[in-house]
Parts: sequence; C-alpha cells; structure tokens
Amino acid sequence: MASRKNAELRKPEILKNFYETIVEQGIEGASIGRIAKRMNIHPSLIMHYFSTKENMIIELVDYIINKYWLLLKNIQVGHADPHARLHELMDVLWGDEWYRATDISADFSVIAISFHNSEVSKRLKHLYSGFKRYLSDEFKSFMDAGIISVQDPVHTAEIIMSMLEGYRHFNNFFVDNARAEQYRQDMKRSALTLLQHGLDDHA
Amino acid sequence: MASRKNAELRKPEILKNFYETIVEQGIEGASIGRIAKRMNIHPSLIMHYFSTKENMIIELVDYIINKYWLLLKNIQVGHADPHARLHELMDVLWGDEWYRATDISADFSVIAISFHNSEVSKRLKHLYSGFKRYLSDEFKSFMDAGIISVQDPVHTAEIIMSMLEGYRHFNNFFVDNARAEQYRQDMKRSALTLLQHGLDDHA
DNA sequence: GTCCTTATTAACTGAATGTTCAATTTAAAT
DNA sequence: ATTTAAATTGAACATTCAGTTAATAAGGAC
Repeated sequence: MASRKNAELRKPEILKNFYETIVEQGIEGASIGRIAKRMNIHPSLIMHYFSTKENMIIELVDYIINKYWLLLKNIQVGHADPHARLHELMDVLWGDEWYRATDISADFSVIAISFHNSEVSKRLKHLYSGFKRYLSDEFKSFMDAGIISVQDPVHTAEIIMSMLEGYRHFNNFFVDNARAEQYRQDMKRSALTLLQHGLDDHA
Repeated sequence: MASRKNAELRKPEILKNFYETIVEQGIEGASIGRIAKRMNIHPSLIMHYFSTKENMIIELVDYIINKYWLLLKNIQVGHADPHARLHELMDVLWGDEWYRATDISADFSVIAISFHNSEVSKRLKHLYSGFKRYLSDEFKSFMDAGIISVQDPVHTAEIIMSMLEGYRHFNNFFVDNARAEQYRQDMKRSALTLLQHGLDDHA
C-alpha cells in the first residue's frame, strides 16, 4: 500500500503528477488511470480527492495560475529610481525565472481547454486582467516620471503582454539554442523601444 | 446509408468535421465515434480512409497548415512602391482575413499536440520557417529601399511574428468587442514603430 | 488498547475508446 | 446485364475510460 499521507500533501502531489502527465502526453493522454500508475496508487484514490475529472482540471488550473500569482507578488521591483525600476521590470519579464515558472507545453494545453470550458476561461481572464492591472500601474508611474512616452498605460500593458506571450510561443520554434539569448534580447529591446518612442501616428 | 462520395470529397469532409469537433470539444473530445456521429456515417468509414487516428491527426495538421500556405501565396502585395507595399503588408498581417483564416481554438490544440508529437512539431517548424523567410525577404527589400531602419531582417521577422502571435493570443482574452479594433490598431502601429525606429541600444 | 476519522485499496460497472475484418451496397465500366 | 472496384456498413474485439460502492488499513486521540 502506498505510504499514507494526508489530503494536504496528497492532493498537490496528484495535481503535480497530473500536470507532468499533460506535459508528457497531452490532455488527451492524461487519464486518471495513467496518473495513478505513474504515482503507484490506486485510481480510486484520485476519485476520492477530486470526485470528478472536471473538478481535477479546475483545481489543476488553479494550481498553475497560482504559480503566476506568486511570480507577480514576488516581483516587487526593488528600485525606487524610475529608470532603474523600468529596466529591472523588463529584466524580470524577459528573465529566466519568469520563463521557466510553468511549462509552456502545459500552458498551451490549458489555453486550448479554455476554449471549450468556461470555468477555465474565466480563470485565465482573471489572471490576465490582474497581470494587466499590475503592468499598467507600473507604466502609469513611469509616465508620471517622464521616462516613457506612451499615451495610455492600459493599451501599453496589452502590447507588452502580447509581445511577452509571442516570445514564449516562438522561443520553442525558432531556437536554435545559440540564438535563444539573442532572441530574448531582441524582444526585450523592442519592448523598451516601444515604451520610449510611444505609438507614432502612421495615418 | 450515407450518400456515396469518392475519397477526394470524403476525406476532406472528414477532416473538416474532425477540425470542427476539436474546436467545439477539444482534442480530448474529438473521438472517431463522435466525428462519425456528427457526420451520420459509420466509424469504420473513417478508419477506412485514415487507418489510424495518428494518421488522421497528421493529415489534419497538413490540412490546417495548407490554409496558411494559401494565405502566404495569396498575399502578393500589389504595390511596387516600397512605402505603400510596407503598409499594405502590415494591413494584411493584422487584417481580418488573416485572423479568421483558421480557428484560433484549433490552432492552440495543434500547438499543444506538437509538444508530444514530433511529426506535428516538425510540420509547425516548417511552416514557421517558411513564414519567417517570406517576411525577412520583404524586410530586406524595405531596408534596401531605406524605408525601415532595422539591422537584421531575420531578427526583425521574428519580432514581428511574435507580436502577431501575441495579438492572436490576447484578442480572445482582452476583448471587449468595442476595444478589438483599437487593440488591433495599437499592435499594428507598434509594429510599424519598431520597423521605423529599429532596435535602439539600451546598454 | 479502543474508538474514530480518513487514507487507501478491491472489485466492479457501463460506456466509450481505437481497431479489425468480413459483408453489403453503390456506381461506373464493359 | 455482368463485372469490378470502391464506398459504406455491421458486428465484434480487447482495452481503457471515468466513476461507484464497499471493504480494509493506518494513525491520532483518549
């Protein structure tokens, strides 16, 4: 019999294995039976804790999203000097810790699920809107300090988030490990260029 | 019995229904049985044409990717004048036809599959590299004409593609239909700003 | 050591999974 | 009208699916 653990330990352990199974086999390969086999426990034990697979998916999404919230809360960019603060923020956003916080393969699976699961969709929207609020607040303060020249902090946040997501996306397809660092720098500098030159009028 | 059609008609029809089932139920809900039911045909007929589900997935990916190739080949930006040509290209990339060419929900499913299916991954990489080549060739000609100021056309293509992908991604989460057009314009203008200001040195 | 909660397994279900192979229908060619 | 090839169905296959219910095992409180 598997070593006895309490719910507080076992549930996250199951979620972690669910997560890893999705990374390795996709959502279509992440059945309860396979997760149980990978953990050397009985499938019924998983049902005991989550009742339905739908529940387990929701809790998995919460588990992943929580990783992002922790990232956000731990940014706490140190510098008070706006210029240094701006650069530190950019370093964090395009940094390694941020990129590796979650497995991009699982991220895509979750996003794919969100298109036909409204609970998942709701949670993703909430996460994104929190991220957007955080960024736009920062950009607002940079505007006030006069070190970036953009017109609308919210629109700016959307643009930077889009670039960040595009970066995550393509890092898997372009790279050519030797080019990874180059690509990262290109994206980061492009973001800074945009922040400092604003949106010109190309009418 | 379902009306008799030949392979040339039936196979694409099956792929189309596979595609739509993925959009509605995700890859995990797109079983052969469900696809057959939706088409009012017998599941065996699907096996007859594709032999295995794995084959069917590969052919679906080819089917989707072909839509993108058609887009690329039909761009054929008309203007010879470089300045008009640049703007027309940007209009196409951020245009409605481009955005709606495939269902983003299916795109995400395919990308998610690519992480644990090397055949799918290979095909996506090939598509992206073709797109990158097309864009970098265009950017090279704009550089020669002196209407954009970037240093490397390939890096530039990667950046623009990342922005485009980020745009596709977030259009589903930000919008607020009233803002959709605004967001699109913001992204397009940002891309133009980058092309014209290049990557500044923020050392 | 007994009680009591809870973790874990055992045994099972009915439905759905992808797949196989033979039988049947259809339409075109001769 | 007969032949022929292809399209379509039918019935079965072992396996896996998520889920149910009851039994067992383990550990903490007293």
